[in-house]
Amino acid sequence: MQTSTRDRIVLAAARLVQRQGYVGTGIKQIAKEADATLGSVYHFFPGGKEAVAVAAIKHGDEEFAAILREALDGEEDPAAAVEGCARSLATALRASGWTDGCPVTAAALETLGTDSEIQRACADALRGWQDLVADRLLRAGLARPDARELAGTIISTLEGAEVTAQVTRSEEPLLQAGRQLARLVATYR
Amino acid sequence: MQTSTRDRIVLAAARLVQRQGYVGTGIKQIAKEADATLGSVYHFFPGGKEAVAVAAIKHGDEEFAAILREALDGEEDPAAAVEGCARSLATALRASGWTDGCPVTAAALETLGTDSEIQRACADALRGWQDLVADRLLRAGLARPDARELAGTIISTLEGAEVTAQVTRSEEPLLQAGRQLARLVATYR
DNA sequence: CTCTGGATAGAGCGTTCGTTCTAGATATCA
DNA sequence: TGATATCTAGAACGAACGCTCTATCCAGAG
Repeated sequence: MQTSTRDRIVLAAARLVQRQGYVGTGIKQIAKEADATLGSVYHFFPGGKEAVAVAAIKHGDEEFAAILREALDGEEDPAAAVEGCARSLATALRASGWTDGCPVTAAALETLGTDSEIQRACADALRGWQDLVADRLLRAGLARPDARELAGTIISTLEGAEVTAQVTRSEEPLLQAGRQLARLVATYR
Repeated sequence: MQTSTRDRIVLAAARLVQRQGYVGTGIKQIAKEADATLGSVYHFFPGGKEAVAVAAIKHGDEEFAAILREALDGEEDPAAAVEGCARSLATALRASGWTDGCPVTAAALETLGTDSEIQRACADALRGWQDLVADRLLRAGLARPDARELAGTIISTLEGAEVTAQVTRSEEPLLQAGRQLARLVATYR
């Protein structure tokens, strides 16, 4: 077998949660989409639906981080690098038919009150992405406090622009945000 | 009766959808929270759950717009006005125990594939808020294309920062975003 | 070969979902 | 008063939910 059953479950869950949210995704739907049975899902994830979702979110986290890393390292100038992130996200979003946005936003919002493991995974993802950007800005010579604050805003903006792009079914919000972020970064030299 | 049954239903639905999303909110829960019965809900909203949600989102839209309007008109300088928006949102978010964020994000993400009325209501809300900010920037003397692009980014950033603030249970992301947006706006004079 | 434990398979549990439906309460006007 | 429309009330339905449970399959160890 090329991909293990467990991996197929995580992959399918990641895609579904990303598109329909945590509550909107059924565990039977995950099983069907992964070409697995309910028994297999509960075998690999005795924690049930929440455990599957946590694994799915961590997978999405890593995927998103990979996109960011590649874009951030692809440009010499930090402003251009940030704009490249927005462009990468826009391209990926369009390619998916506007469905595969940020892998954590939906799940995070649905589980706000509940201090579940899902919340933690989402918070970890956000912090990790922010660190990625902050490191890049540090390497570009920004002061540490500036880098941290700017990185936080960059991630928030990308996050928000992604949602806007999904709702309006256009990559323009992301491209706009990229241009404005580049302009903002440029003010720090 | 002080508030009509219909209004209580819309209010309760708005709060619940804002906190738990569209899928995560049951129509019976809405009825209970609004001190109404299922019969009343279906009497006022023959369109069922979706119709209730649309009304709830439009209500949240107006509420959010009011916050923006007040903050935007509260400052002389446009940069300070935008930063004021972020501060207002931060205060309101903290006051709600980090639960009452943007009234459309969750619902919008959950209904992405479906070309439902909900999607349209969310898109309308986003566009309306963007227009509010763009008008304010125009009044401050910005060129029309600049105002539009900047306004889009501002709304996206506030949106994303709000989510980040909710997940991290801190107003810092919103305050950071406010400062950075002010800096960005200031580059346009 | 048998034995064993991980993996697969899905019927069925109790619950909740959105919706429908009928019946009763309340108000308005002839 | 009686007639009519509006609103309230909640039982009941089929479908789907997350999860439990037993049964079967099958590769590798002895």
